[in-house]
Amino acid sequence: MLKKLTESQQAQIIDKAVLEFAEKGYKGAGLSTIARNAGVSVGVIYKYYADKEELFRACVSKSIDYLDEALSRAGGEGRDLPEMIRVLVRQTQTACRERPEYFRMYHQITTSDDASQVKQLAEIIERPSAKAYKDTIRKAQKEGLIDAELDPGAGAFFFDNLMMMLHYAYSCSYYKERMNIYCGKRLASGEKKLGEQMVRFILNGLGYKGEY
Amino acid sequence: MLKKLTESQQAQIIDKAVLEFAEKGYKGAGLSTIARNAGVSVGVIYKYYADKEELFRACVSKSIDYLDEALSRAGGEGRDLPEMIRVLVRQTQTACRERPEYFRMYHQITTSDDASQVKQLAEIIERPSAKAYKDTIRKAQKEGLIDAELDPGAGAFFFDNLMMMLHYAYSCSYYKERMNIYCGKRLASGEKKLGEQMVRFILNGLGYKGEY
Amino acid sequence: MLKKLTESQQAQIIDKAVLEFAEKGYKGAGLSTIARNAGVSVGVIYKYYADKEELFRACVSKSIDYLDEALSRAGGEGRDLPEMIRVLVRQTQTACRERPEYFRMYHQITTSDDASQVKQLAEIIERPSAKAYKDTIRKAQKEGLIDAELDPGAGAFFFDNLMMMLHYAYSCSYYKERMNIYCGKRLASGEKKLGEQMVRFILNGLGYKGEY
Amino acid sequence: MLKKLTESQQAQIIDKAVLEFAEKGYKGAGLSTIARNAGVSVGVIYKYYADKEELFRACVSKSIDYLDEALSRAGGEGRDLPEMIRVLVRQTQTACRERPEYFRMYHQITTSDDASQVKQLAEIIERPSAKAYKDTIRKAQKEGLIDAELDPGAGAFFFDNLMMMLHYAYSCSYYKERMNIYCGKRLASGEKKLGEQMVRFILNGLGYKGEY
DNA sequence: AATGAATGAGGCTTCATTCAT
DNA sequence: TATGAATGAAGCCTCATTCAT
Repeated sequence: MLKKLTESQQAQIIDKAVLEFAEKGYKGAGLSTIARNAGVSVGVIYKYYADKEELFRACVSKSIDYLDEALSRAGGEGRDLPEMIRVLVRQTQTACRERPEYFRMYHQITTSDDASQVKQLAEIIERPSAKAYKDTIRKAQKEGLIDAELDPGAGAFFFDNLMMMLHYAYSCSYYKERMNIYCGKRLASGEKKLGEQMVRFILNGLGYKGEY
Repeated sequence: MLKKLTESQQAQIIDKAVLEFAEKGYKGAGLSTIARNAGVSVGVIYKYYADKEELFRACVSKSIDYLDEALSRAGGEGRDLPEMIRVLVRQTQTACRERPEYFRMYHQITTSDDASQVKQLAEIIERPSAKAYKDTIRKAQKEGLIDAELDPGAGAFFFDNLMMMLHYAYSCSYYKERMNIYCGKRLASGEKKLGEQMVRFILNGLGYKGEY
Repeated sequence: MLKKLTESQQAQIIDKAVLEFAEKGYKGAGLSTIARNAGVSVGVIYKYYADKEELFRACVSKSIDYLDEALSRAGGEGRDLPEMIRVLVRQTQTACRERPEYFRMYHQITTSDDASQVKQLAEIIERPSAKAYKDTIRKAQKEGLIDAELDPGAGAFFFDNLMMMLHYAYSCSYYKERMNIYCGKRLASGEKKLGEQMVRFILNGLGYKGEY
Repeated sequence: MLKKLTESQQAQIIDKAVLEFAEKGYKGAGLSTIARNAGVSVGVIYKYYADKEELFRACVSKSIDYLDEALSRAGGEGRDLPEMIRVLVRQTQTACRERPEYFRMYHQITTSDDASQVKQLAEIIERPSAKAYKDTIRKAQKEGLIDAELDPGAGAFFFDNLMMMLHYAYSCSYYKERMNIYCGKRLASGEKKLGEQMVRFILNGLGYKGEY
């Protein structure tokens, strides 16, 4: 008898698809591999997703959700700036260790060059954190805590750029190797030490005047 | 037309191949598209390159050469730290405007997950600038110009991370859109202003104590 | 039509492949032709055979099996020498009429020049009948029935050579035409008469002293 | 300066083409390989032969000429039957040792299945020797030297069949291996001994009554 | 007249998608 | 409703043939 896919099986499809897309890219990923790894048939994937493209989009969504969730776990309310940044960095390191595939997915997403897709995706993924970071910077500037001449948007941009590269360094082979080359294996593999260095660099970069 | 391929045609092959690989990735790129765009036949590509893989490697080499050259054009000898960074940032902006495809290629390269490939490529591409940046930071630290507690490797890493994301922001659609979201169109499209903000952020990040 | 391939369709693949390989050789044979003739899609062939090479080997196996079977149908136990030879000749004629393609396959196989392949194939195909023929000759020699000075191996060789050429004469266009030229259409197309002539020639060749 | 091809170069083309066709078959042979081995350019081959097909036909002709010549060297006039056959066998062995490629070509020719080609070729190649052998047999029958009930055509056919297989055994890997399996290495590699066995088998086959 | 690089049709193979069971 | 074998378009690559030099 042919039972409906359990929720767990449905989740498996996405999970394994994310792994496959993250590892091999859109073109390189194979539907039959995904199906095999998910323990379902190829055909049933088409019951849930119109085609490869749509499955990929679902994986993108899932990845974004995870990224958001990881970010929101970093919370941030009611703490001071150094603590906020410290938590974000730590959280990034933890999330990357646990689910590198989602960050690799992000890397894959950004290779797309379909104009409208790109715009829409960037809007969804980047807007919220862009706003949050900008607001935080503006507030800190008003409080005289950081460099007043820094454009809040630019500041948020540089900050997130550093976070993004940290993601890659912990998720993608190439960037991992690159981190080793730059920092040396010792520092690169000691998450804590490197994280502190990064927090320091960011706070300095923002012109933070307080203690930390 | 059965004339021998002119040098310009040979260059076209690589040029169009870089564009194709940069846009669609290794798997997605089509030899027939490359041939058509380069104005040559499919077959002739195989006179110059054993197979798709080798053509790709040639594109990688070409891209690396361009990146190196762009970097070396930034030169840097005999100038002070702020000036060096300023020139590097400017140079990056110019190079990206002129040849975004080479930076997109870099982005593609980094999606590869072939362990040995990755190691070798990273070594070639990253080692030289890693060393240069680290040396510069160490020297500046000895001269008491920048934060003494910053690990030189980490500092170089963060600095290059920012440069890398700048490359992407100027070369890849997604990162371009992302820059717009973070910085707003006005700032994002004004290269000079954004560049200055970035120089400032970096110098602050390094704990630079001088004037600039 | 997306039904699972019936056994008959699977058989068709091999059958049509044998025909194609037998007619055009390994290089000349086209997978798409085979697929079309077998009434299946190109792709499905790769579900059953890893590649062209493997399909060819399957055809070779099939052909060898048929040849063996045809030979074993000739049986031969408990009969006297003339009868044995007569049956073998008749059986050859019948088998060639029914399935000329298998004998054409044999002809194709023997054009290969891959040393190890050749050795292995010859071993499989020739060894058994070589042994059988040699044993029969030795026995007949002991019984004083045939020329004692004939080397049993050489005798078996000449005998099988004549059989082989009979195969070709009935299976391959060129050898068929050649038979016509040598024997004249009348004799060539009268299987029985020619068969008897051949039995006579062989028995004489072996120096058979009995009646027949 | 571009000199006309010397006669030796023209000969080289055919020689190397024969080698290539003999080794790899019509489809497998490569024009550029032939050109390279012959020390000429690909293009010039098309000045002498309209296409691959025509070059192949020229190779066929050349091979036939060689075969004829080899046969005629065996001469045969004014000798008795045993001597004639003995010389033919010896001559075959010598020719195969010296120029196996021509006999491999013959084997290749016979794989063709183009009806009109086949007919024409067989006519050219087989008719003369068919006639010669038949005449000889008829004459011998009239002289009461051999089996009167043997159809002269059939006799000539069986005789030539044995000769043909001897050609193959000395020229093509597969048949060589097969000969080893049947006769054992010792006998197979001793040309003289095997030749004598074959002469004996043939004379017996023809029902020759004289001494030899 | 010879050269040999360029051409491009055609072959093998892959894999997203379909659909009979 | 899930299955997974079948489909066939599309991609990489080869090589007979052409033609500017």
